[in-house]
Amino acid sequence: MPRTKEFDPEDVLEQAMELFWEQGFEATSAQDLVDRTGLNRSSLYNTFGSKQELYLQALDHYRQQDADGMERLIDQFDSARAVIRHLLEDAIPSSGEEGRGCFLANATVERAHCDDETRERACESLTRMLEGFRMVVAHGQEQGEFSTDRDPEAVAHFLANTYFGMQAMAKLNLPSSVYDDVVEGALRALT
Amino acid sequence: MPRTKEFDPEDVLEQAMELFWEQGFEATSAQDLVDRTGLNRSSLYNTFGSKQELYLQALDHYRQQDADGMERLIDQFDSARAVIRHLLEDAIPSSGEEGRGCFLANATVERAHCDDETRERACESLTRMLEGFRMVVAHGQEQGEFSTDRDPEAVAHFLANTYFGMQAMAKLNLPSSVYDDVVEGALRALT
DNA sequence: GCGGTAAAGAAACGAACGTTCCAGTATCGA
DNA sequence: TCGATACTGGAACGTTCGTTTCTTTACCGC
Repeated sequence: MPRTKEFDPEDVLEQAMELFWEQGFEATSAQDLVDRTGLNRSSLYNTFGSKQELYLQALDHYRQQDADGMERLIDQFDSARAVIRHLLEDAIPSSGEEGRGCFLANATVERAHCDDETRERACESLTRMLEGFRMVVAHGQEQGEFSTDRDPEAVAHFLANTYFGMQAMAKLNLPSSVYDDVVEGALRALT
Repeated sequence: MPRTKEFDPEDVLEQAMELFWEQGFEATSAQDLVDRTGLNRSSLYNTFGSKQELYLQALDHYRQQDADGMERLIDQFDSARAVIRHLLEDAIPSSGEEGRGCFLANATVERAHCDDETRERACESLTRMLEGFRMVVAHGQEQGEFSTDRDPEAVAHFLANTYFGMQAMAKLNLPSSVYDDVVEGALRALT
């Protein structure tokens, strides 16, 4: 029987994800991945196939975490307004970290137009995010928190757009008050 | 006296800008630029110095056009609300073109975190955009179009964020009704 | 038309790219 | 303990990267 792996593929995927997240696909070389993960080139290629496949797996890894985070946040509901506030505030870059935005948003901007596999994943995640927003908005309307004269799906489109915008703005290291203004502005559109 | 240039540097800059716009900095090679512009490598490097410098000049070229466009749009004012609607609708990808978004937004997401010169330019353009939005919002408040209980600068932050979000969403080839929903949502935050 | 100047053209630079290959090594059922 | 297996380590693949260098060509004041 074979020799046993000396690494945990899940750990490696996590490290690769962070590197692609920080640098993007094109700017990350195989050597960078070797250096960061500590794996040998052979092990990397045996395990993940190619740079492109590793990237997609890293992206899927991120999407999984991301979706889990959203679901958890929705579940600990107190009011629909509070949920949406928290979902958007999640996009505010914490003061310590440099602005790397959200991996999925980065991937969308860098690769969705030239790589079908990335675009499909981005669309799928967007659809999921829209569904989450739509549910929360509909719930808020039923509870009388929001006015009922707008289609929840349309509002979801608007909120997802706000989220994407914040991910782009996060790159510019703006004072956090700017993001607060954005969240306030978005919430105002719900009343 | 010297031989005369066989090309118009302005034309070449325009072509280089379109290529960087479509593909990004990292994914665009010197060979790509040679192929697209028709210039020889020597001429490219003699004229623009390096790939990085050419990129920055292309970005400046874009920023110039972009700022001009915004100024022109603001000048042909009929109402503040209409101006903001038009500014945001400018970000809706026209049905024919594939979603390349806005060059400045692309540059921000790809390079602002790792290239100071790009980030400075992105910040400067953002500042200019914010100033434009702020003026229009203040004007709209004075005219009674918008409620006066919000700081025009905070609203400008929100509107710029909406704009950036649309540029990211543009990559996903969504039905144009999605962008309409976004514009409607944003305008609603102004009342 | 001659000479100085800068453009164009083309080849080549070393370095880095993504990927492959192979010898060496550790594992575990038999 | 042996043999089959598959992971590791590292060199090497051919290609492409951004950039430089050098020769040739065209221009224009004199």
